Amino acid sequence: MLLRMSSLFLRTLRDDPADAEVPSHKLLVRAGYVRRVAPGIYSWLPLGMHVLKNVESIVRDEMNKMGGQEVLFPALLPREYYEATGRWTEYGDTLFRLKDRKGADYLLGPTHEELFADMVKGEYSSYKDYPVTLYQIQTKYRDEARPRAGILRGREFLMKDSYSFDLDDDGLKRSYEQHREAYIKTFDRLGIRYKIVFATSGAMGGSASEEFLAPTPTGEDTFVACHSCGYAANAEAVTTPAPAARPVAGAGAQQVLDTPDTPTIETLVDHVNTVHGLSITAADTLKNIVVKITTPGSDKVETLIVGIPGDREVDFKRLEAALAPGEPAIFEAEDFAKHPGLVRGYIGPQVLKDLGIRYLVDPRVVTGTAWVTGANEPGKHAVNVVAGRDFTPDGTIEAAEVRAGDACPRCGSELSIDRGIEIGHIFQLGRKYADAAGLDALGPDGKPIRITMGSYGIGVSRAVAVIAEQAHDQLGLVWPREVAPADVHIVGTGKENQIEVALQLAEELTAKGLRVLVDDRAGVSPGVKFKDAELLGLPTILVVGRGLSTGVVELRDRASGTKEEIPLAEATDRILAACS
RNA sequence: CGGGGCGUGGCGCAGCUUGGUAGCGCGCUUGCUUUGGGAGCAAGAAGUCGCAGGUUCAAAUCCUGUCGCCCCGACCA
Repeated sequence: MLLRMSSLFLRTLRDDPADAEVPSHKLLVRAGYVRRVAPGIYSWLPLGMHVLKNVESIVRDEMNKMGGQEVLFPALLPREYYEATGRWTEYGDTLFRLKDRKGADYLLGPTHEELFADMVKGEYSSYKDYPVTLYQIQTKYRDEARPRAGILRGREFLMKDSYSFDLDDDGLKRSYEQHREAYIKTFDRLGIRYKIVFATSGAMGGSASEEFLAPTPTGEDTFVACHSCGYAANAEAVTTPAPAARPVAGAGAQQVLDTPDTPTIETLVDHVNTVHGLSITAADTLKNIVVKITTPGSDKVETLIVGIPGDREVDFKRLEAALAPGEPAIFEAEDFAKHPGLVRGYIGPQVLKDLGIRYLVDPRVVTGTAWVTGANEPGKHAVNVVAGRDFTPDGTIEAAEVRAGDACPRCGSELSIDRGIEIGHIFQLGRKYADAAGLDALGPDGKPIRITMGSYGIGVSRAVAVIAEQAHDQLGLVWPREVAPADVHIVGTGKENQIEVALQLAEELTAKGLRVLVDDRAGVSPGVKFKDAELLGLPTILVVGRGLSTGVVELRDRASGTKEEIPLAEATDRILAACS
């Protein structure tokens, strides 16, 4: 492959685009890889296209190696498939909907579980046919409330999604493991630094689920990691280790204190310490948050109270994940009006049994622990309220915020917190979609076997942005070789026969199988060419310039910045060696 | 949906307070010079100032409305 800058459809920009915030967005636009068309929607120019295709072919290669078979579904889909699983309504505003000329409802596919399940049902009917794994690399559409960060999170994006179909849970586990291995190989080849973390399976149902997160400051997922045992989990999936229960017998007697004007934890702690002579911290208090929960497809509204240590905030994402598919909402003043038993700011769990309200607590609230909490009267709090004696929770819930330094649920060491971008997600779906499609295989005994599915995704276009996000410096992009638009960038600086020699070298290297970009532009100053070479970010740069008069050219490594003068005669071999 | 900001040649921006001939840098075209770090000189092309209405002798500028975009948050298999 040989690209000539003199005719390449490319214009680099000297300034950052005004609408770009994150490095990948700025650089991909400046270097002429992509251009914005509409919010969250981008065009790919020739150089960007090469990178996208390279990423895509690595993903395809690894999928084929693990035995996946490629198919392609339409992006434009009729409503019926999503009606069957309820997702036409459940997916909400994120679904791109449209009508055809007859007024029939269509959508642009955000993900294709329904279609895959239906296709397998149409073709396969015997247990002898299974297992099977199918995948596609297709443009997906999601009408995100707020697309951002360039192609890192667009409304149109390229995604590889695959689905495994197995007869039983063991088979599903094997398919899941195969995908996990394939993903590791894929992301390693892409040169992406990533972390595999436990994830919640959320409303999709199913059990085991892991995300591949690329740690970057611009990431929108929060995850914890333990550097001692290797445990890592999405913040929504972190479990809190519970301390050992204590005997209730030794606890002091419950006592109600006057605590006027102490609706917040801070004022409460201050008040009881200065006025009542206690010495407590916010962590000794138990704060109780009221939420109302609605469930999609149901009119029922449940009231729930969540008790967490007073030094922590409620993490709404964790709360939602814990209650899925239920959707929690904040209890408003009007809701309190309907529940006279709940005294806003002074709620304690002592009376919840009588009120018939479900009460879930943070795992740290174990039997025998004593708390300072509301006394269910305005201006009064109770101390020595002991779990298992003065109240009995209905269960535990992971709703409190996670902090750096919290104990690892596996080994007890300190957890660290980082942000990352989701680049892959694997999970064991189970039978939700097979149930909806009625996907059965006829077993050896003549009875139907309900198929169990796994679902696995890789954001292909997002991976391009993630690589740019992780691999760049002040000067520009620094592509890993396998995804770079070409192996080597040859700069002919323009005096005498320099461009001529550069083109000759380019031909030679192309003949040897290298992918070459040669800057053969006439009348462009060397400075411009160097800047462009650094901005475009090919891994190897060869300068055919002033040294040519003494028979040498300059070999540069983009990533390390090292430069070396080498004899022209050795250039081909040296570049081949550098690119291998 | 809440908060903030911005719409002026292809890109990045100034001009708006105080109404009066639309400007700068980059890029582009032509010529000459230049050629190892985003060259110099000269001459050019290119803009319904987001849109609509209003005030005025006169609106990029003031008023009203409207549309769009960006950022933060909410939201997001």
